[in-house]
Amino acid sequence: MPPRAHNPAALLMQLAAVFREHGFEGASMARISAATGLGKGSLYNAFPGGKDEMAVKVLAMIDDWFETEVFAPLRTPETPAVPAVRAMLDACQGYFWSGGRVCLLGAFALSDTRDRFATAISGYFRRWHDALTAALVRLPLPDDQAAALSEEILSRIQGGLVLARSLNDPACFVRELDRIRARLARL
Amino acid sequence: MPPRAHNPAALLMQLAAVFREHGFEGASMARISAATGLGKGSLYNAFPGGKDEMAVKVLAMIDDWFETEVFAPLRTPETPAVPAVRAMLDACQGYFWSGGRVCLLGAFALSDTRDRFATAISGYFRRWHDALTAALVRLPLPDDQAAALSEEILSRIQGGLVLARSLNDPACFVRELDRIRARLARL
DNA sequence: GTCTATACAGTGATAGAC
DNA sequence: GTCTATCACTGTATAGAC
Repeated sequence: MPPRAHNPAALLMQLAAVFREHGFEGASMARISAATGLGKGSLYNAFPGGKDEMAVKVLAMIDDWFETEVFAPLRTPETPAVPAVRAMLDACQGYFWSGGRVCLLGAFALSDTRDRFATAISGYFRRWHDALTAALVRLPLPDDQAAALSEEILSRIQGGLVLARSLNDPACFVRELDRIRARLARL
Repeated sequence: MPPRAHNPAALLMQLAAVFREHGFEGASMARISAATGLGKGSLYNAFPGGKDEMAVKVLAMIDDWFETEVFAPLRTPETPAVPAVRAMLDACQGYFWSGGRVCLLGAFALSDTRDRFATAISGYFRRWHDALTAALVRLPLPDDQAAALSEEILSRIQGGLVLARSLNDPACFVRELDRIRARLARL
């Protein structure tokens, strides 16, 4: 029922929404068709590989967004560490709708869909972890401590999203982000 | 192909394994039949409510285990706070197979299965949070700080599991638990 | 209780008209 | 490009024999 999106980027956004809402297996072609306003024929014309190709392209779009908006800034040597990490947290708060939205990569990771998209999922989190570690090294912090803190922060972000969904309380996620911010301020 | 389990508890354990491995939607009756060695007829005889009833009973079994092994000890006023929380972390490390196993409640929470089992999921995490908060209050810690730290620890546990699955590196989860233990020692 | 056979809706995917 | 019709298949669930 939403207006049909002729441009590919908007179409991918709609697909991402369906995958986030229903998961990979739950996102049937019928639901996708209804959500995009496109018939199955049109969908298979746009994505000859079917659902798999849709998911791959959606994950790639998300990855691209984080790469340019989150990872790259973290790696920029000119940006001081603390503002860089704070910008990352702000970006996450915005992207995940203050806890009202799930991380599709994380959700896929917990399902049996993981194996199918294993490289996309692990690559996303590995590059996030590396970029965040690089920023923390500029605090300065020893390599091992930076890597450990980076892992902790990623865990807390993902866990905050899990908890927010579980308790049906998005504010959970924002509180966790705030605690990370406070922790950062104490470093 | 595993030997068929005549006793209900063992059957539920097998069902839990299938749900953990494939998710709710991915756990088809065919797979469940193969994993338990029971025909569909037998399964519907044991669970007239079908898959829904299976999942409800599995979630209840998991909830029971945590209630007696984790939540109740945390609430016991006689147990000092730090040993109580350490015992909880050890229990989690064992239960989740050092990161090789997923939290079924958390996995369901991130999928569209959440709505169907919302009360079971939110109840589980709420009681976990309350019990952990109760333990932290005995540190002693002010109520609000205890609640915040409790929320943080739960986030880190769940996030550690997500990260471990995402990176295909179970050690991720153990490292996060170790960091929580270190944090606890500094309190 | 356990099985086999079956009903029937829904799945992903394809073909072909327009 | 978009649609409709249709494919073969799998999904859950049920019925009934043993």
